[in-house]
Amino acid sequence: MPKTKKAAPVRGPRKAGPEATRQKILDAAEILFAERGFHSVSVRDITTAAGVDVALINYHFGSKQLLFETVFMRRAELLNAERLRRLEAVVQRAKPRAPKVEEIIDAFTHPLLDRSARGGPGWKAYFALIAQVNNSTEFGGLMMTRYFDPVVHAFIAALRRAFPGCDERELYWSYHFLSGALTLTFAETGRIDNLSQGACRSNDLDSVHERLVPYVAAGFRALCSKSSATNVRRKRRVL
Amino acid sequence: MPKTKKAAPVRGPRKAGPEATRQKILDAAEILFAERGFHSVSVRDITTAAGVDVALINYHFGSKQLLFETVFMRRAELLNAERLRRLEAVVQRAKPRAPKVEEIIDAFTHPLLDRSARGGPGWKAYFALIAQVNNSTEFGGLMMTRYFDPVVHAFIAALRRAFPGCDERELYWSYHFLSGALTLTFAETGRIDNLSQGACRSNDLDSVHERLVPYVAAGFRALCSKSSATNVRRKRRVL
DNA sequence: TGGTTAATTCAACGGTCGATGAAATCTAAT
DNA sequence: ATTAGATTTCATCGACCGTTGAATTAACCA
Repeated sequence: MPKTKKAAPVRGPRKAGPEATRQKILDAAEILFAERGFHSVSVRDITTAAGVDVALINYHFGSKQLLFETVFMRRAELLNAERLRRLEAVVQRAKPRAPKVEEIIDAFTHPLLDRSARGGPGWKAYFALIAQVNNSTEFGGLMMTRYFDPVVHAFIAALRRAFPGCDERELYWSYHFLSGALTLTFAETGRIDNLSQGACRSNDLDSVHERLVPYVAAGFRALCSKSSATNVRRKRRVL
Repeated sequence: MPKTKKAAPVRGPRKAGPEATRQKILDAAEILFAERGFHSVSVRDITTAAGVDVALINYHFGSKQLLFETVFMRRAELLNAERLRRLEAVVQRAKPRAPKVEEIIDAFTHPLLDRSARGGPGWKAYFALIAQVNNSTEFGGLMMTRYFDPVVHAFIAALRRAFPGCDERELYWSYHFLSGALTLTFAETGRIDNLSQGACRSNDLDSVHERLVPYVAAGFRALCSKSSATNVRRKRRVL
């Protein structure tokens, strides 16, 4: 780990500097972790791709595991800021009424899908990584909770206003289904391309978003609208 | 690899036999792969858990990778048979009318969620493994396609009858969202437990199923009903 | 310019990885 | 009982793993 004595002097025109090294490592790690997962990428794979010495991962990040968490955190903070801002804007703009469900969902999903589509390969790899972590038994619960909980709570709070009197469980399960649909989209596995014989393309995220929002909105309404009466009827019908 | 000379004699009451060894390895591998992923489980981890010699994985399965695929295939065949049977029954029972969307979805999801809930730890681990594979960039497209395509095509075909004249892409994307919601459920990461502060439990799969069916059915209807008119309006509204 | 410290390089550590060849054991049919 | 083949055990292979201490280079300050 580097000594952090005098918070980044860097005044003269450096050749590259330690910050550039850090970023090169993070960029390479991000792509490799996304492509092949945490355990099947070696620190030598990363440093070779980044064009730096192997020892620099442990010097700058402490360990491979801590590098992984740094990769995860780097873009999470940018995302959280924008998503919270958008959610807040949607809620404020609608006052004193509750916001439209579609607008809430859009504020939650658009910052992600837009960056995955147009933010460059770093963002694309980052979201593929999220897709893996979200569905992983070993990392899923902990890391997603640590870095994304504030946004999700704000999202649920906005929906709570849109569905007054709705049972909390309906809101959380509805979010759960959205989370699954969204993160599978990030993975871009190409499966839908094969299935549809080319009619759908995994990397056409605009088409996905255009459909995800009304799909999920309809799901939320089915579970969360006038909950008591609907739920009684529903429980009779299924199974 | 074992020589397959005379397809399983096994008449007398054997001590254990090679088939028992194979099953012990598969059972141990299934659980470990589900818990920690393919790359972070060593063949020694598996053989130790199974109580057999390390060399037996390569003898019976050829390699670690082929063992992984065997684990994947073993239960897939059982599942596919029942799901195809259920889908066929739903379609036949409704004739000459189209089946109800909820019934089609139930035929697709119930065999999975029911086994994950009540099939024992082997089935639970298996579905957690599916959750990882489905969202993995390296395995996702290929393995899911290889083992589950027939069922998905039958599922889409049934839905095509329920939504006559619907654009194919709407059907496939709707399936995509269902796939994401369903597989995240299998992972049982505990994230929803944390988020909801205990109001929802990841392992309460009956509650999930009870909600997944109407949620997804509403999503399908939003995208696939009287598609042309609805879609024109939808594309204006979003983004 | 000399001294201090951060950043980088290099070589190597002990450990574990997946896989395999040879020997030993067991099973089944003669 | 003998024999042939299937199964299991054992020891070990070379390769790669994450990490680290020591040596080297570069940047800053007095």
